[in-house]
Amino acid sequence: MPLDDRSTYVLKAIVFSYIKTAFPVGSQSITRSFDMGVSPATIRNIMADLEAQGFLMQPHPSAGRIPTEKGYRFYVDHLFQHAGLLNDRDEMLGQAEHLVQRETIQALLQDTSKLLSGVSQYLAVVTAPKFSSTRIKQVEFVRLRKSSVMAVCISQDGFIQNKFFEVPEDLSQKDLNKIADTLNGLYSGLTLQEIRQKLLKQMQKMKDLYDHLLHEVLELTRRTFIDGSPGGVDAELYMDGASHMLDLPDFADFRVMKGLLSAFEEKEVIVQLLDKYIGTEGVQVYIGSENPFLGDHHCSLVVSHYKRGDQILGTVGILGPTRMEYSKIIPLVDSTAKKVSRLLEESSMEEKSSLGEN
Amino acid sequence: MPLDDRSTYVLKAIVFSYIKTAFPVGSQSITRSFDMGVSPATIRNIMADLEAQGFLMQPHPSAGRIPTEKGYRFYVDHLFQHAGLLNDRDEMLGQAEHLVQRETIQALLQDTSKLLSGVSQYLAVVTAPKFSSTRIKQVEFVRLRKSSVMAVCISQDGFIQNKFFEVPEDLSQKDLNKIADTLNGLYSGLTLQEIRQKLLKQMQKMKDLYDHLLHEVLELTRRTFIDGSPGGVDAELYMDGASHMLDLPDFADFRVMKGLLSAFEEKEVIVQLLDKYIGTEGVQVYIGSENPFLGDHHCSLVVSHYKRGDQILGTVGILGPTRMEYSKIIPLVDSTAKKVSRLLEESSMEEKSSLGEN
DNA sequence: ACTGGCACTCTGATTATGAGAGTGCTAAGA
DNA sequence: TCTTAGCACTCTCATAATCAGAGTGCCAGT
Repeated sequence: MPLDDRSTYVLKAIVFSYIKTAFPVGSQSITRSFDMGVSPATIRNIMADLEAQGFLMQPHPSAGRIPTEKGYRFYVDHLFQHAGLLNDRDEMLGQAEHLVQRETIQALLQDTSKLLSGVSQYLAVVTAPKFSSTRIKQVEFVRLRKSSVMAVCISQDGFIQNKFFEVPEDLSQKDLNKIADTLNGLYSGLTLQEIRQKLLKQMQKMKDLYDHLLHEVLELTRRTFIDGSPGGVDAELYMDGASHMLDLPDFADFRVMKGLLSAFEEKEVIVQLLDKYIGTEGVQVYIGSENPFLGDHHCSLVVSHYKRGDQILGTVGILGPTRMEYSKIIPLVDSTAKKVSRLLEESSMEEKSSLGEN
Repeated sequence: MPLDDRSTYVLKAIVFSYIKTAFPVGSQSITRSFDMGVSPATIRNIMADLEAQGFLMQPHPSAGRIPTEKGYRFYVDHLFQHAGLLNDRDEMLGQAEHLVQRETIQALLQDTSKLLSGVSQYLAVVTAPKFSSTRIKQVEFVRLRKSSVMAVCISQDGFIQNKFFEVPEDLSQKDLNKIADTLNGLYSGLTLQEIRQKLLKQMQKMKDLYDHLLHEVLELTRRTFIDGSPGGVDAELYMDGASHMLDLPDFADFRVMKGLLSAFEEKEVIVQLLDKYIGTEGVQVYIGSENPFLGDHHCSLVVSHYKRGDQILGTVGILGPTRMEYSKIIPLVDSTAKKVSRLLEESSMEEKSSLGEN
């Protein structure tokens, strides 16, 4: 059964109030704060109903109500209906505009993470583009020592990755430069996918015909782009603001706090968490046990993606307690993701015009 | 007045016991644990003396004693005299041997930090070599866009840094390669200091004589090595194990914990702290308010340095509560620093033999 | 110089108490 | 039928009270 208008309002008022104060909300405090023209007793009846339907719960028999995860979910889903309950979100909306162009995408993402955590006072998480999904702009090889080579791969988004490998035969830096030159001519502008395909075809064709340089090019291409992921970890993660979490009453329990902090040190867990939801458009909100990790740590996650053109590159998000200020955070994450996308777009415009002039 | 033998023993026993249990130590518990052939009353007298001399204090009038910072200092300074009090350190000593050769010094240092924090259960801090003090092995330039260039600098220790800058005139990747080639011929194997000197001399000489390539070489050299520090931050920091600190009763106070965590997020504070004591040989221990930062956060710091030849490259250390297990941590930090130095030494041997064969 | 004994002090845990907040229920009113 | 006022009930949280335990300092005796 869908909720009638008044119940909806009461539920949202309770969630709103609990998010603000972290105290269980009683019937009286609602009539005081949201003058609805009804008495506390009426509110009590409504609250009893809402509890029966699983939107609210009581931490102990004679306390006020607090939202359940289902309650938060409803609140978030109907967030932008009663404008009166979220008049304070504008203050954050403009913050994303402070982001500016940087030399590399890594630097930009680091700024983004710092900004998000500073503004939100929660934990910010930002992932770098999966290297495998970006377009390669250029590769350079650097000879480290005998038969040990480093490849520096630069994507069109200004994403830089190093990869190390051994080569069977010793190559001088001159050789490497020549190889890089040829390689760039062949593969620049393609994605890993495309490179892989092209490479396979070319290797087929060249199998018998022996050309030393081309052989090396193909071999190093394979080493650089196909064998494993460049640099070991494919997805880098930027995280800031963990210390803010200590201020929240939600994590007053030491064990919870401890678990959370340990999890933050294992960045891979977080990367997995974020990767899981890549691919969907716009801002998304995951509340508590809608995801096992979040549930275990009494957390919620608000994420969006930044992209170039229509290709999703990475994730921008905020992780906070279930009792998070969704009404502020959702617009913040949204505007930030868009701003990052716009900056990337602009830098790639600049790129193109520069290529034109060249 | 110097302490007599028995007082010394009692003091060390108290520190030892307090480090183990975190409870104030009473006279009786000493006679029980360290059968010294005297009664608690005697111990009490000795303790009263030690307190008068500032080695001990009572958290409240009728509790046992806990060490003051002066007490810890004495304990650490005389740590290796009564072997009986530190029979348990061997278990950690071997751990540093698990470190192995990695492709870059960065990767090795990251391993080191993880190992230290894992073994010690405190916070590990490791700084990368100051780029300015290492020998340059090779530089490559990569054209990012019109008049925007990235320099990849590789030091002889396998330390890699990127630096970005604008150049007034557009240079193709071919130009850049040629420039890099010449530059490497001129400056490879020198430190920043040496490069700076050589560069100044050369610029003087070439002032009138106009050679385009050489001009570019000198200009890019200046940009790469002289203007500011490469990559912005000169000293990178690796830090692991912050969550372990939550387990310690020493940080049960929320404000202390919070302050500490915030400090950890501002890595620069920590870098400064570590840099301050660079230059001294061997393991060093800084206890509490011997340094303002440590004092503020009830912490101590055990550091040593790793080097190549006789040049100090960076710092390896452990930060923990003043009530830290010095007897285990000091040997651990010592052996780790030595192991890292050895690994670097070996890799530079390999280097040389490879150069010889080339 | 050391020790046993004793009075004294302070903490920390446990228990008791009471105000406050909130509920559910019932019965009366619109 | 929906709403409301009133009331008894329950539970928490803060404060106070009590008490065992641990430790000290000091004194007198060995």
